[in-house]
Amino acid sequence: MTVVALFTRPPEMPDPSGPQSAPNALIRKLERFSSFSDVEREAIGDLGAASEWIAAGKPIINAGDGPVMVLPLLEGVACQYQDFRDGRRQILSLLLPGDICGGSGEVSGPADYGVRSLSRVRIARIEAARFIALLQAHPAITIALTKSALVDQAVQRAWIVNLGQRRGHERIAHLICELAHRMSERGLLLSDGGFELPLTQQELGSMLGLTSVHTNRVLQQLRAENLIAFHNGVVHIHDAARLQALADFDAAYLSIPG
Amino acid sequence: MTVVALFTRPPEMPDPSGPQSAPNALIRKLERFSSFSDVEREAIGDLGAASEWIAAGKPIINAGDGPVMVLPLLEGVACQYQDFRDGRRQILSLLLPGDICGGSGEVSGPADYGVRSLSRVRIARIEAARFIALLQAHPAITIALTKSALVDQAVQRAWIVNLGQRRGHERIAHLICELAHRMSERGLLLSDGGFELPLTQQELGSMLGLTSVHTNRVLQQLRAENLIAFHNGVVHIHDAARLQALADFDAAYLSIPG
DNA sequence: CGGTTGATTGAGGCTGCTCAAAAGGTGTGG
DNA sequence: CCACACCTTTTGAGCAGCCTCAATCAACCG
Repeated sequence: MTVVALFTRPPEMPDPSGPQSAPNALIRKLERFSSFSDVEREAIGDLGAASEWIAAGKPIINAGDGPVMVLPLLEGVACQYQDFRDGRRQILSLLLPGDICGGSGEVSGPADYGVRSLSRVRIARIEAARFIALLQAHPAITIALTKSALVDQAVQRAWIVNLGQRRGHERIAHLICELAHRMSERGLLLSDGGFELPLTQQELGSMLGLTSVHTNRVLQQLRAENLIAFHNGVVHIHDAARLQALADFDAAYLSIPG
Repeated sequence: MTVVALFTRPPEMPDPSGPQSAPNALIRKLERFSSFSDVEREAIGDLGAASEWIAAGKPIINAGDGPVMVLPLLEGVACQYQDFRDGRRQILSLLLPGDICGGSGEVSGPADYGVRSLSRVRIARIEAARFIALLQAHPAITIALTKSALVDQAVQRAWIVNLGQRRGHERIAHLICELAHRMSERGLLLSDGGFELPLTQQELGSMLGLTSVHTNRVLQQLRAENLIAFHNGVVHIHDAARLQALADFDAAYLSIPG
């Protein structure tokens, strides 16, 4: 897969096959929600024509930014987060290729959150007006985006449940299950079934409301029980059934409700 | 205020002043986001013409329900929640008058959550088609609902942050601050500045990821520090400034971003 | 008055945090 | 190629927040 090479390529090297080479992640994601004509597929693909690469760890949206353009993530991984004055940070969502930075196409107001790249990332930058015109011209795209937004909201709810009701090891297990599904949906699994997750344990902890120290210990325990391994930014699931049972994971919420 | 009487009135008694008496909460909420013509105001008001009262503790939407009608809550308080097989429950959101049950006008798929009344509640039941027609006829209403949905999402994010990063007493403090603001916005404060919160400590705990036992102890502590009192379903804030400081609360996210 | 639900209290224990420091890894400059 | 700085991971010890189990109170209701 072209994805395998994506994160292992040195960040400073330009993409050897050019920005158009990767199948457009936005199309791949939206097609799960609505079927498109060739015209529509092309219209979506055109959005990614003008895209830029951003290095890992760079800001994409800063808290306080005014209304921004529509920013579909085409390659790489980013996160939405909120910082405290005292240094604590809560990661609010993980953005995978095909996701739109800053919620589902938000077109208003100063953001109360930030978005930054976790790996090298390719992002398109679309004028709101152009985006709206696209939606008006192609109802199928509007439908797909609406359904996509509903799934995004279901994911937010699942995070609330995860933080509110589960213990550390269950939280990690649930998050890994969720990501495995989302990665798989978009054809982002490695050939051995694992997937790239370019996070430090510190960052993983701040998605889950856990300390990096505790995250580390729980990961070791899960590894010892032969459930998962997380090493060098790659996750491997060794026993999916047991992992899902531990996490009380049900993938239904990640699919189209209707 | 008419609200004072609302929860203290015996559930089986019909509203003495009739369903049309209360100023329409939906209008009051949406006007915060967009200004309406008289025609629009009337159109929104008409939605509530056919409304029904539901007793406290009754289901409004059940997990698994297919696409439902649009259900604006006109009076009373309800909650959106998700249950575990083992009895744990996470409350996902509190619905106040003017809020729409089941997210922001969702029109699709089997719900992965339930909604139930926490007090006696008045709800309108609107055909999706009629609702959509309303939006198409009145762009100002569409704008208001869109902005409202953005605020709802900001609230969801705030809950994630609350659960992920704050301790028990901070969580409670933050939730109380949020609710005080939302109640105040809609003119639901009692004459003494308090507000009705028809929750058991058990339910409060399952919004905050805390045990009812622990919730109880933290409430007592907050009461002892003269910050808040929560008794008989009524919250009183005794020291708003100190409470907000404790909660690290900033009301900006509850306003219109833009 | 007995039944039921919710609030309160106590004792004891596990989960997860804090503080600290050591161990690995990686990129930089001499 | 090594020394050094920096970041992440790992480990240890001690403690606190929060939970579990259990029982008592208080209020309401038929």
